[in-house]
Amino acid sequence: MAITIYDISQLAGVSTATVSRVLNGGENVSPATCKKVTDIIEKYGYIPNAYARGMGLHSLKTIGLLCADSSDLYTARAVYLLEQELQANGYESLLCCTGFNQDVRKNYLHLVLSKKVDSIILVGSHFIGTTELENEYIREAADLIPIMLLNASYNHPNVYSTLCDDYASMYEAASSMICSGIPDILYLYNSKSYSGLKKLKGFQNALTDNNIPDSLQNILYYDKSSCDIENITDFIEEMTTGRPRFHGIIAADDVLAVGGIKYAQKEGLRIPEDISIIGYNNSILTACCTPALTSVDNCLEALTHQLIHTLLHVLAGEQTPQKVVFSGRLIERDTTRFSPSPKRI
Amino acid sequence: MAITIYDISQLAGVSTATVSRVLNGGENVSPATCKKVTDIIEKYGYIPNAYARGMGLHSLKTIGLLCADSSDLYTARAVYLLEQELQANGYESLLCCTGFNQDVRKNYLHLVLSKKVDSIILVGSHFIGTTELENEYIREAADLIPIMLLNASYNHPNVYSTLCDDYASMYEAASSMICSGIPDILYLYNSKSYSGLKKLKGFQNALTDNNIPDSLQNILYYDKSSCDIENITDFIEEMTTGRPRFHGIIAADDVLAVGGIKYAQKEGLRIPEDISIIGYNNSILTACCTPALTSVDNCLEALTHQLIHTLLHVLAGEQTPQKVVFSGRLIERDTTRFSPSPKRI
DNA sequence: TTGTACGCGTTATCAT
DNA sequence: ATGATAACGCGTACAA
Repeated sequence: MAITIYDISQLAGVSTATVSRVLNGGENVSPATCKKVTDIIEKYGYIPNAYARGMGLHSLKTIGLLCADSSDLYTARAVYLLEQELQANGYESLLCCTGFNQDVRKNYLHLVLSKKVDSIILVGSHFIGTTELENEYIREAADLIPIMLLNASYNHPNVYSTLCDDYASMYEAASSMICSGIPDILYLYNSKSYSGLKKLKGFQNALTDNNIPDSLQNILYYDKSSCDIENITDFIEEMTTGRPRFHGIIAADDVLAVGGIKYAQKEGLRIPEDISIIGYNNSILTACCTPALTSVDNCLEALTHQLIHTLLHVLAGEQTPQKVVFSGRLIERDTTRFSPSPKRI
Repeated sequence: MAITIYDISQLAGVSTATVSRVLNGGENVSPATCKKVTDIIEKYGYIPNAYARGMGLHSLKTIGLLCADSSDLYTARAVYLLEQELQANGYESLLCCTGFNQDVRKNYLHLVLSKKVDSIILVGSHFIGTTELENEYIREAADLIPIMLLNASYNHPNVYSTLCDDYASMYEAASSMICSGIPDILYLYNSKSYSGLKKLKGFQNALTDNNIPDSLQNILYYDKSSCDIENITDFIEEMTTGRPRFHGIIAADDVLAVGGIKYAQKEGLRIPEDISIIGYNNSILTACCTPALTSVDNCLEALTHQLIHTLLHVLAGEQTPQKVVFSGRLIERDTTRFSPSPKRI
């Protein structure tokens, strides 16, 4: 059996209350008593039971971190940054990888709620569905504790959204490519989440606003989890053979874009002379591939920082905006050549 | 205030004991009562308090997951796989990213222990120091709960090690390169952890066993966190200019190896004709770079699976081996050309 | 400065 | 099948 505060109090010849005081900062305890108790605690390696502690208290200083797949490059970085920020502010993180099934999610949300977390951060926009019914579990959770959305948006009391304007970013990326004289662009995406659809819309609107004929629309949805780059390359090849050649690829994720690079190389196309490629997320992959990948930076660090900032305010009962939107920006590398002289169509 | 089991019992007109029974499987409760209680629970969205629950119980079904940096490609994957395996077995994960400071670690270990986790998994070999004093905190923790080591080894009661034989893997990788006719190899590493030193030793022994003269020894320690590939490239360039040319690079991590690829390309060297390159971890990066990177697969999936398997046995009080060692293997891709006809030196 | 006693929400043991 | 009640370990009024 583990050692308890009662054992310590006995050994030190004081009451449990005194031990408790020592444990919580040692206010109103004589230095002598404090030292005596501290020594005993040290000697017996006593560790207070956080659960008993949490019973009476209102906060356990723990935040639930829910994501679909923490091994995804973008998510992994987000989780890391969030955990670090939380840690720096005295909070612990309860990580749950829910996968993409909505029912599984609901269960996990309950599990996390039962642990009396102070808040839950949902990483990624997969968590928001398109119907009100799908989002019921979020509304329910929000009745109990603040729900923080990273890169998603949902309008409801006690739900706070921090996101990057993926629509605008993608619109800008596509416009840049079009303006550089490339109207025939292949768009690759693998997620129909809130953010995934925003990006798609941004791409499509850039085409229409630049008067690109529908016949040049070339949009490919890659259904599988985007881990295996060879599969992506094969997929592009399979879906585009026999169809008109395109001179640009824009992908909703860097991994897909790298698949595009590999495809181009397989086809013997020069990058960026014969084909331009843009990725999304500005991940480490952009520096790994050759040529280095132009990509949209969605300022993850700023997002996570702001999210925790908001969260701390909310937990402190202070007034905070419900929705904070950042702007992404295109980081030009070697798979495109837009600047310094963007050519008109 | 959150709704409690007491509120439910009042509303249902039964005792808390009955509600508790319904909550825990509904054994020895009449169907009618069971339904009545269940309905009330549903209606009011009651969620049991895991902390109060944990007070009486011995297990909270939570495992502490400690790593240095969960955004590291290898670690992220390990964390994901572990979390999934745990989840599948009814356990939750408490994630802590401790960084590399030993003191910070000690604190976090305490924090996690106070949450009454059933076990702690230490991801990566950074957690094991070279002196007995450094490892004291691990021995102390092991007195309370089983400590699981992923890719590290430490001989102590209640500490279980699951690892890949990095020494042998690296020895094999280096030998392959030497046997293919490349004796002048640059070795890149960025971690002096248990596993990091094993790899280094494997490399060095491969050299001596193959009678490579000391003058060809070329070992570079990259001190920074290996995130930025350009920095790595610059570092290699800086450290090797003016020194004799080498025809092979072996890196202790894929990221470093990609830095090597970029370096070679910058120098105008053909891969693998002019220079061969081998990475380590067989991560997604191997497929992103051009040419695709030959890398050592340290069978992370098998490791995590085995670790959880062992853990479940330990928690069930069954007999289990204290140390399980897997073998890695070299996955040949396009940055080397060893097979089918390995040339002799 | 220190100690006593109660409450936190749940489970388990005993009755009934 | 169900209810009453004692733990579980800690924080904290309140008292001394």
